[in-house]
Amino acid sequence: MSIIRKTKPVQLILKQFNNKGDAISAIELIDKFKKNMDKTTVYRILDRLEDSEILHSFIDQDGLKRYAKDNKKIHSNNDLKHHPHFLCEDCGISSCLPITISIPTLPDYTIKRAEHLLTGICKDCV
Amino acid sequence: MSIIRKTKPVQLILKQFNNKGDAISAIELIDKFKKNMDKTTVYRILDRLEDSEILHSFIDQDGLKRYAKDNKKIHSNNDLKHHPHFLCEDCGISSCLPITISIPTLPDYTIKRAEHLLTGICKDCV
DNA sequence: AAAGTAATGCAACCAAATCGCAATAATTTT
DNA sequence: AAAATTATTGCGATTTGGTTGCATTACTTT
Repeated sequence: MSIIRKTKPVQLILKQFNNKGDAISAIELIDKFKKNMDKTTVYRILDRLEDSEILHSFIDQDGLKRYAKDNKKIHSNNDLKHHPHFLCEDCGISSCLPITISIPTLPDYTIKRAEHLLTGICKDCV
Repeated sequence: MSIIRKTKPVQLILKQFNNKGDAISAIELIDKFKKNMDKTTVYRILDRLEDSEILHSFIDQDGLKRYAKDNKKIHSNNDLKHHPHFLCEDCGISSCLPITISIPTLPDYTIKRAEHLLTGICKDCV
């Protein structure tokens, strides 16, 4: 993996993920930084941050890739990353849930990765 | 909901889902039936079949919507559809898993829907 | 068989994402 | 601290998955 240079665009994007623990999509960042950088740059920075394991990603219900800060506390066990995400139907906010989901063992399948996407209503929208 | 007419395109697509229990994406069907029907038709038939609850869908790791036959045995409990899907990294096949995944209750969130996507290696690719 | 209506094909369109490449800005070397 | 090196950016063009409007076609119903 290559070194990530601390350019202005990179710092701007990183700051977004430092503020809250929300999962943000590329288009949201493209829109937010339309005056600061090109959309290609946004996509490439997100790619690099994911490669370097600073961010991780998941696909939401709309098929959009969402990125969030890779909070190590969530990945408790080494064998399987049981990593649940939540998406609010109302306000659209999405976040990582600090819980663990257990999957029964399956004889015919070797599970390497699990992605759990929960949709519903968050505390602020009830 | 409207009635679904048994046109040739509809029958062709339905046959695909009768053969195996695999989850198929629109592009796969568009490619397979490029001589038989227009891509718009494929998208619209899939939409209708989902509306009529003959098929159900989920978003895979590539952000592609995949459709599978709506096997009622899988939806055991009424309250939450804990519906796990499996996607093989090797052969790309994807299928519905007949297991139930339990989610801990969360005070701050009302979960209405849960989508579980497991990726790994299937029995045929080990 | 005629009327009514759902479904299809086609062309145009749209949004998300990617690619090639020259220009630019961080690093590293001297 | 300037030069050399190499990562990164911006821009335009392109690709891909998916949608829309509308005239035509083909199921159903009577």
